[in-house]
Amino acid sequence: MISKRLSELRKKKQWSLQYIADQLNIAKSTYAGYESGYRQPSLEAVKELAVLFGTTTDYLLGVTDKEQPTIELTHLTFHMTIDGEPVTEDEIIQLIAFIRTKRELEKHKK
Amino acid sequence: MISKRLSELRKKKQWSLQYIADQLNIAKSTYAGYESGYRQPSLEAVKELAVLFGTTTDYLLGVTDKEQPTIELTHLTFHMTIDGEPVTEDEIIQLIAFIRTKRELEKHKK
DNA sequence: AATAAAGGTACGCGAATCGCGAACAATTTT
DNA sequence: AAAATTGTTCGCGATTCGCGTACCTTTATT
Repeated sequence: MISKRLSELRKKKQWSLQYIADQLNIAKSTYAGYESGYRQPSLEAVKELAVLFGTTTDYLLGVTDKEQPTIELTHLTFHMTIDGEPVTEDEIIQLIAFIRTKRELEKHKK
Repeated sequence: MISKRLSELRKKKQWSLQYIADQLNIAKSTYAGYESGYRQPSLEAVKELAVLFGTTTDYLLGVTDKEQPTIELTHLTFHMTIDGEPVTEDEIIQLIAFIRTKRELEKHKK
């Protein structure tokens, strides 16, 4: 599973084996082994690959099929930052109102 | 890192080593090795452990340190919805501007 | 077109580490 | 206090890791 995911992601980004190997400081053949299924990456490598590809280890490992987590803002079940500064709950409520209003206006425009 | 997480989660749930070993069909000593750091679980085992504990592999592996993930909005590395409707990239840019402006105003109030 | 450079694939080798069983200590249950 | 359960550690054989190397294919340069 992880080999398939790695292969797909790398091709989508149009990265070479060598580039990824350099990023993780491993041999090209080592990374190639991950994609071919000939080898399994270490847990540390899995972590680094998830960060490099901008995805989650859950996706790489096949726990989930979603490359990027989808978050429903109104559920408030996570922490968020902008410019490194935590977004307060009040601010999130304002954000939601902002978007709702904007959408409402868009609707009437048509 | 994973050893710490496994140990914490198991104790919180008050499960025995044997119980988890049985669930994953591995030897007690094998799982014990995961917690002590003497061994590293296979990728498959990590997946199963995440499901068993009702958490994510990202949490087990320490990609995310908080139970609730923190997301930096300006990185645009995830999908977001409000009222089930996808928030577009443009909207996110507007949200960021909105909060930045609001913060700027707050600053001058003092 | 010929050559060089870069990208991709396959495999042998030594080293690292896996999973298991066993032995034993610590704790809980009866 | 004896028995049962739980937790810890370690040696062993087997697996598999990561690297280097060799080789083929594709792309870039002249």
